[in-house]
Amino acid sequence: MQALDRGFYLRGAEEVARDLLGTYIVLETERKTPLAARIVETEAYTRDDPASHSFRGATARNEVMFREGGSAYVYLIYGIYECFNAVTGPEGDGEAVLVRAAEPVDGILTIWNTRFPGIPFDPVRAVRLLSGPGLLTRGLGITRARHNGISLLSGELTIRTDGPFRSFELYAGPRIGITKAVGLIRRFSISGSRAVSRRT
DNA sequence: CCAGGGATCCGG
DNA sequence: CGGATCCCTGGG
Repeated sequence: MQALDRGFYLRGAEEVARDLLGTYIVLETERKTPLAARIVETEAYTRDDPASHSFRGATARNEVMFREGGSAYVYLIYGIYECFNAVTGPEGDGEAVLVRAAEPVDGILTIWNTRFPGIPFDPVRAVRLLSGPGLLTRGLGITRARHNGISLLSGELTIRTDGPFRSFELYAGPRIGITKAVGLIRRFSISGSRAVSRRT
């Protein structure tokens, strides 16, 4: 599989959010087995969007959002959970796509055993191991300390595709968990996927 | 339903 | 500085 290139990310967040569906997050660390998960749910955040971290300009936390598209933006939410975003657009735009849910593809057993040590593997429950932004980062081991600001084009954390084909129906609806700009339709998912996050 | 959890940001 | 808020989750 081919890593998505710079050009893929140098577009608006809404377009990138849709096109990330069906692509694969791949983590390759030297110590662990490779992990891969198919993205099934995303949300777009732009500079002119009151719900976006970038809305009030660059700060120490969101500085990565203003970089050239293709970096990982990882932040802490509610004191516990990390959220993984792909930065989009040219430098200075302050746009990103939140990856809300993915379906495990490679290293499923590793993810399961990390999350539920000692509990026998259950393939039905395993589909939903990464079904939420906090679950996704926890399951894949994506952290702010290690991954915030790194490139998604090559290296330990990449997003890859096996072809430009979209073989699913696209769902578009309002985003989850926000209190501002609630009317905007900026959440996208693969219709019918069992791995999308719960609340809608 | 609701509380935990800690960083962040804004106003004073 | 204080305190409100936050792109969430799991357990009642």
